[in-house]
Amino acid sequence: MRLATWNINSIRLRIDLLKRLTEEQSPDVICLQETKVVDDLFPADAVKALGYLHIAFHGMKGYNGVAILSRQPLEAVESLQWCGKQDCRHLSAVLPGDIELHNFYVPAGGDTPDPEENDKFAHKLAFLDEMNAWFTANRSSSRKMVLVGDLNIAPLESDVWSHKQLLKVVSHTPIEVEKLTAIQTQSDWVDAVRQFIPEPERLYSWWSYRSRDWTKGDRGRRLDHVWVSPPLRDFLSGATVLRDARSWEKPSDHVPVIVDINTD
DNA sequence: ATGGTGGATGCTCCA
Repeated sequence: MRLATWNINSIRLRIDLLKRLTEEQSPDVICLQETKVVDDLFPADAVKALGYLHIAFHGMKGYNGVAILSRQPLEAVESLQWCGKQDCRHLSAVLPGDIELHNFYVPAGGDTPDPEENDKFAHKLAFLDEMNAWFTANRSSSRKMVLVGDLNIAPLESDVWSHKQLLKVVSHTPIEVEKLTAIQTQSDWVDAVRQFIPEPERLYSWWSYRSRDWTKGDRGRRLDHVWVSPPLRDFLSGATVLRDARSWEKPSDHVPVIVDINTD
């Protein structure tokens, strides 16, 4: 099974880029974030025409929004609420092979890395704490689980272009990294991508729009992740970060992250 | 220290 996760930054604007992803990489399952469309206007027919007949989506007007596109049936589709908000940041489903998939769009957290001053950063930290509590309560060591999404945190030093210069920049501050790592360790998640592209190789999935030339200085961050539970670890067979997608016409600021898992 | 760009929306928010 080939699984992709991608912050597409508007599915309606980039439906042709989604088509390109499917043609070039042929994923079986695609998890999207920032679809930026209410459910009534989700381009379901266009997605089905690409071969993804089983679709789950949970969106709102203007912001956020997540979707799971699958060639195979999805079961037990569910969207959980986080921090008491209805803001469309999570969607889960069970894939063939009894694999429980969770797709997340973690709050970006605003500009100021101080929860006292910045409500968005406080929201991000609370969201991470809730994720930790939820998985601690709902995991089981034998369950095949996959967690993907735009987690809006680059946890490792080699996940950013400059560890030192980003220590006070939201996405790489110690408190965020600590909370994300706590989720990972307390619920036994395996970073699927780093199994194949280990530290200290630099690896990014996002480059800001706020630069004339995103390749200049290669100032990226790895904000998009694929984690698996221990029962799937030995079945991982590859991982790719589709860096080239940042050069596609009218690109998202994030590129797809792809993981292959042997299932039979 | 600042502003840089892009998307959805509608006289501005979010990333």
